[in-house]
Amino acid sequence: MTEKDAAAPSLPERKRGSGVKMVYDLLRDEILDLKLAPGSLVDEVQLAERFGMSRTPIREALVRLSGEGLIETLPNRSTMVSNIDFLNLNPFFDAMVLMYRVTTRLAAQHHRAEDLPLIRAQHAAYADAVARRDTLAMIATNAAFHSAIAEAGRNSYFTGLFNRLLDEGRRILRLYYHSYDEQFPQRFVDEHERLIALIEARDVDGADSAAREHAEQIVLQVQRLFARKDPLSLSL
Amino acid sequence: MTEKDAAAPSLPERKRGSGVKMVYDLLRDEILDLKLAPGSLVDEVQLAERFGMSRTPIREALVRLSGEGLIETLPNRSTMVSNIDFLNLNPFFDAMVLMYRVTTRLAAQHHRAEDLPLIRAQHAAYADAVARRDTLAMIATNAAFHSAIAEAGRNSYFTGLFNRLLDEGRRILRLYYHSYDEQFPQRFVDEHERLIALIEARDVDGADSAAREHAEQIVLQVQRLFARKDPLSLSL
DNA sequence: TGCATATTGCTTGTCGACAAGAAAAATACA
DNA sequence: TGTATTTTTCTTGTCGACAAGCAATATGCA
Repeated sequence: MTEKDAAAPSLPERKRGSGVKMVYDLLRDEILDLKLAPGSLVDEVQLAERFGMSRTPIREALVRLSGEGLIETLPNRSTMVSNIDFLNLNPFFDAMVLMYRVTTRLAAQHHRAEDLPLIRAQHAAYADAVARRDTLAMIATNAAFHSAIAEAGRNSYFTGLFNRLLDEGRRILRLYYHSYDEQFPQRFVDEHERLIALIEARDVDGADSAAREHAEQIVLQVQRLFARKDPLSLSL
Repeated sequence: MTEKDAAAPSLPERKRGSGVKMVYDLLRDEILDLKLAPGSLVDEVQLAERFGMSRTPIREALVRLSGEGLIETLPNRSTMVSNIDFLNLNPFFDAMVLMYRVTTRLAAQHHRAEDLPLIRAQHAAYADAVARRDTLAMIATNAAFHSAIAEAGRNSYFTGLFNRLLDEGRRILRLYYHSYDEQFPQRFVDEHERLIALIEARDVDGADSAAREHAEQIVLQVQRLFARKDPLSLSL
């Protein structure tokens, strides 16, 4: 009784069409921050009660999430948060490094004047998170920083894949820092500054190789955690 | 009256959960084959009547398609088949060429014995379509051929993006061959054979550069077509 | 006790109906 | 006649209810 009253008493009315987005955003964040454990079950009725709406908008949000691979649905049975495939991290790393390179390279090539302030803002937010040693904020702002660079590259196909990879990376990093309780090195802040400088100077190849080093550095750190079999490289 | 009776009299009962997939698959094919014109409106009620089911499964299929960018939905208004952005084809071409390269390269690296027969089968289907001068079949089997190669590369992130690009490519090629009524050159069949040989020989760099030439060749052909149209619409 | 079958419970899949929002059409007014 | 306003229409967004499928439990029987 108290539950239902406390659930959504302040927002008895919401705008038409906003329900789906609200559920989608919140669920997405909870999944990426590992507040919802991979493999944990998701119940439509429970969510409907929690958000004070019917199952229909919940369902639509779940279908959306399932389309992005964040949840999996067993037909006629249950729905669960997607597991992280720790045994097959190599394809993830390969894709990550390549997208780091391509998006940064394209940013150096195609960025406009108005893009740099946005990138710098994300960089500042990241540096601030590092200074505050706020792990969750570090993970989120790091992803936002690289996403901003990718936007400046103006290739929606690459930004689409890259954002998906960054999402999955959030889950992995969250696990990484949860178990080891380290901070992102200050070194990454410097590397980010270097990336910005190369982009601004429109040094395409320089931005490419700097991004590559940066990405491989991160991958190496995570790899050190999850032992890996064979290294591989892609020449562009 | 006749409509409703003729719509689905033979299938009064369908399995639970199959409705969404049926609508999704069929709508997707119709969009990719341009049977549904880009920009054309999609009405939920109409579809519900056409398939003899309620709006709910239709809606889910539409949400899925929207997640893949094949349809766009105007809030509270209408739903329409996504337009092809002819003015911004370059990002598409860039992504296409890179994915051609990466997937072929990875296939040369990671393919297993059982992959080659599947690739050869798609190649044969494509060669057959070329021989029969069946344009629609050429477009579809060409995409299936490269998708099979990508599968052998075993990187789901790349295959995911690549398949999306191939889908969009189907729409563009469909338009290309519809307006000019040409056939794929026999040359492509030979190039496909060369790709297979390089993959089988595990010649990673060879496969990479062959895929690059192959992709750039196709891009060039399509670009030559649209280059003539663009100058007129510069002002917009 | 051990196994096959029926029952129950829980979750998802589908339905029909109603309300909201926006465009188009109709009306009123200057 | 032209513009502002209202009404209508059309489509989507949300709801509550019911049915189907599956798993677990309970029951029957040797």
